Amino acid sequence: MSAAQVVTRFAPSPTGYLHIGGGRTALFNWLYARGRGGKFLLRIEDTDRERSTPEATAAILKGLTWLGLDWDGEVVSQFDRKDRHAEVAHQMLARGTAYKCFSTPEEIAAFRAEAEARGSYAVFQSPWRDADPATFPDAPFAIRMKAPREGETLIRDEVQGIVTIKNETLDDMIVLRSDGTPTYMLAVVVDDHDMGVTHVIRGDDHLNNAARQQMVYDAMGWAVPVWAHIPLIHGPDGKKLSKRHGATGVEEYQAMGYPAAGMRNYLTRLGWAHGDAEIFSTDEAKKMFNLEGIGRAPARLDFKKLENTCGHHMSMMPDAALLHELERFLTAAGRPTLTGAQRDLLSRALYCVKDRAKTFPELIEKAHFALTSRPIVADDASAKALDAVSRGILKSLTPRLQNASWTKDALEAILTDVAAEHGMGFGKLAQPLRAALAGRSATPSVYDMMLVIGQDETIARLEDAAA
RNA sequence: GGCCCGUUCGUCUAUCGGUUAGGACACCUGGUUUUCAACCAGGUAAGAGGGGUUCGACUCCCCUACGGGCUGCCA
Repeated sequence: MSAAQVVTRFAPSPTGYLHIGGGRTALFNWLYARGRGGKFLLRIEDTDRERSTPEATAAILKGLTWLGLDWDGEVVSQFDRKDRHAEVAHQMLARGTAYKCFSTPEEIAAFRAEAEARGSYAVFQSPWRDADPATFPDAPFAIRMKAPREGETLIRDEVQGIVTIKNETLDDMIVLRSDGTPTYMLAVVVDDHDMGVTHVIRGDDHLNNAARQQMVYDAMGWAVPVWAHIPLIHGPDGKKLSKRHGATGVEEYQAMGYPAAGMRNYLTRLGWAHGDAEIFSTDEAKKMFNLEGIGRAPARLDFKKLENTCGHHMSMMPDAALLHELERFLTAAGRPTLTGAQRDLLSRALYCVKDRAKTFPELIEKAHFALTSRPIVADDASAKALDAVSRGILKSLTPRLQNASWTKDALEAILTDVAAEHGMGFGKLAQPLRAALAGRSATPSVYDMMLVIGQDETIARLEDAAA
């Protein structure tokens, strides 16, 4: 690995499904690395044993996989590295950049309660910071970082610019708990360093943390990575995205039937721009994506635009890939899978339905004529078109179809002819045909439907409807 | 409370001191049409408020308002 190689990572906590915001963070990291021949690593921050679950880890991996974000190497478990974290904490102790703190959680809580009662909000300053080791009690201790108390720490952030934080506002954070386990602030730095992470792209809720983490890098003499703190995603009302906004997990978007490519495109454009580029492939996104294009303000989720973007990708997708993803959608959504016959017919029908759909449920609805089988049950809207007059016309149509050559031109000639004979426009004839062939009022072109299902099936369906 | 970040059409955004402030989604009007989707033409719509700096500010600085984040022996 060359020193110049870009290494990014996504480091979620396994406490639930993959949040849509986390999905976008992962996407940004992935695009940045993949567009530069770099590596994209995955680390599960499972040091909080109370809240971490294997199910959540599995859900996150599943969400990333659906989004098409592949990672390099093995997934790193932060918890598995706890010995290494403790080792670094003790190195800091040896270097004098950290110290043993014997203050108990109760004492600290009391200090905070008292400060709050006074209306002040001073940070906790451990009395053990400069204590004489001879006075150390025989008791459990936490290891605290000896953070500078004066001056300021500068974060050079690719998105936020230069952020200055006064050191006096930061306390001596604990790096190793009194039970010997590492805290997040220590673990994240040690892991990022050991994994060779060069660019930390994450939510801006970590912006303040970056200052404290940078102190750890400095304390260990390690190179500080490039920081890029991106704004969070908000709900349509501008408030922090929460359950009451509806879908917050990427798995929910899969179940709603959005194609992953469209999801990637939409998420890439959410909070990032490159001139007027709107619709682009993932390969194009990899080439274009950069840190300069990331906005500083939180972006709101807009389902209308998501759908529009997905519609473009739906029609751009090759049939084979579309069919494959459709089947995965059916499984994810808990819908019945396709029979062999349905799959054959659907793959023949895709060319005339994929331009008309934005999501998989829409695609399925538009392709209903190919997925259903006789007898065709007309829904309420289309049934209205099957009145006595229409049925008579359909009846008179079938003999002429018996002898037709089954091409679009020939069918068009016959149908326009029949419409003319009855003194009606073709549109008037198309509605009962839709009802007979698909049982729906919104369908692909009647010619396309006839070509897809074939001559025998077409005639059979018309005879059923005319009966 | 303190500290940090943010604020351009309804939404996503372009603009990196000089533009009739551009594009996309959505919406409205007209056209096309075989329903839906799409497509074509056009339209409505924005620099939070107030001070500066400057010949000139959306752009730089300050204040206010609003939104968000951090302020844990959570991550």
